[in-house]
Amino acid sequence: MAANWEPVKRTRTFEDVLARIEQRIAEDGLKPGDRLPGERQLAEQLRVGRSSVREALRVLETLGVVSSQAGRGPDAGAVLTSRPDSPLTDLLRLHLGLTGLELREVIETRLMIEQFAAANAARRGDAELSALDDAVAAMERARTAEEFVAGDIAFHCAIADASGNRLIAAFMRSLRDSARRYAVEAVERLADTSVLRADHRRILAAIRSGDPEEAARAVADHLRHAYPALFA
Amino acid sequence: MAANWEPVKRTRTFEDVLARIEQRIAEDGLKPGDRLPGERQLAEQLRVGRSSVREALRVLETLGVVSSQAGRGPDAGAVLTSRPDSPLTDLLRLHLGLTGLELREVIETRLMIEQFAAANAARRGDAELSALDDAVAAMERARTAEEFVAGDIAFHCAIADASGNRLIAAFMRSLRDSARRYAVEAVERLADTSVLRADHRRILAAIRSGDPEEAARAVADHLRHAYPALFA
DNA sequence: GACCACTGTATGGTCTGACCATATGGCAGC
DNA sequence: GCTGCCATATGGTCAGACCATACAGTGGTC
Repeated sequence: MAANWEPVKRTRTFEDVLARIEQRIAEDGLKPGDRLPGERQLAEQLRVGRSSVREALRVLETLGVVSSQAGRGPDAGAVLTSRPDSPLTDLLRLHLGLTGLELREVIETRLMIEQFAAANAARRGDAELSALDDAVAAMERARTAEEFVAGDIAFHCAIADASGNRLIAAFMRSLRDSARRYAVEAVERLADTSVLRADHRRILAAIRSGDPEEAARAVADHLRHAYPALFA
Repeated sequence: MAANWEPVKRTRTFEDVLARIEQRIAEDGLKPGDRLPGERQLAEQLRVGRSSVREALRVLETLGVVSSQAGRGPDAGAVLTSRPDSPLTDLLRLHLGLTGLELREVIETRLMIEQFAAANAARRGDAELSALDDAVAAMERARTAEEFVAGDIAFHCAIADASGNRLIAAFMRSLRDSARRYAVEAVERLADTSVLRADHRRILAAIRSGDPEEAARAVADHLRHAYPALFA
């Protein structure tokens, strides 16, 4: 009876194209900014229709690998993207919007990541901290909750960068970007932001003095101050 | 001169289609398993070409929102997907493959997540731990590195589930799935896996007895044993 | 020689219509 | 009632056409 013969590999051609393009990127060692061949040329080389190429490129664009631009010249065509973390942001936004994630889960995640990042930044010592100073200054200048949150995100992302772990930094950036709205609401709920600003200075001081435990504690207190309702 | 007339909203029609479909999903309260109209019907309703609809669906598929199936009957067409975390896996795989992420960064991230998850699982107490027992049993039965890693992933993902944070659990699952290859290599490098198995029992015991600190320590030791080269 | 306007062209974006592959639903024949 | 075939709906693919855009080259003007 030949019980389970074979899953009968149902592979759509645009998936093949996708694989070939990925392979080509890897083999040729293409870097961000480099261009892929045009859609028509790719279609001809791979012996497929242009629509299949386009669908593959659309997937790569969704994944943040390439970015398409019409017209002529060096910036036209499918160009390798430098920042592959905006798709992560889209994905998290979808998670937040469609799967009924609770605020508690998001903040818990932030707490986890930021404690790790701050502690590691403090431990490394050799990190570049000028971005942190800039962000603190931006928050001092902020006149709206939006502006304050923008500075806040820059501050915490700079810490993540300083942690020396790019994966965690990427996740951090995407998480903050996709949950920006909640942060703005939280800031608007607070009477004033002086506590938060003091927290930032404390975190920065702990990182500067190379004290991981104090940095982690300061981050935890900071989130407690920003979301008091969650820590009843 | 009409200085800055208008940014001339450069919006590609498939992006409009995308927005309309998302809107429709939200408005109609469509749930996983529900079907979208067919491509031709959507194209007619939105007054666009079928290719634009297809590109929008491709994006939604990449984002894990829908899944397309040919043929006739209730399962055909674009069906809302239930588990939107395989795209996260794709994304992380790309990050791992294309951005030159170091193993150190991946393992550091695992350490961060798993310590958090294990500690929280221990703290909650009310968690469902039978999945952990199953995974431990599967690892005892494992005869190849592949099988062992499969059980290992199940074990650690079950801990993440038991932590009560779905965002962290989703991230954990995607991270492990996308980095499965590295785990298999690591297990193959080890002479035997008895140390790892003992670690698992220790972690499980710590969670059962509700000891967060011990659980976190056990996880840290476990990763040290699995990747000794990274903790020189 | 320097500058500027026009035009040619390469490129992505879209539409149309056709055809293929597949899986279901239903009908005809047994 | 069962079996087997066929109509049909659906996604998958292709080819060709046309549009919008933006650069590159050309030639004219000063």
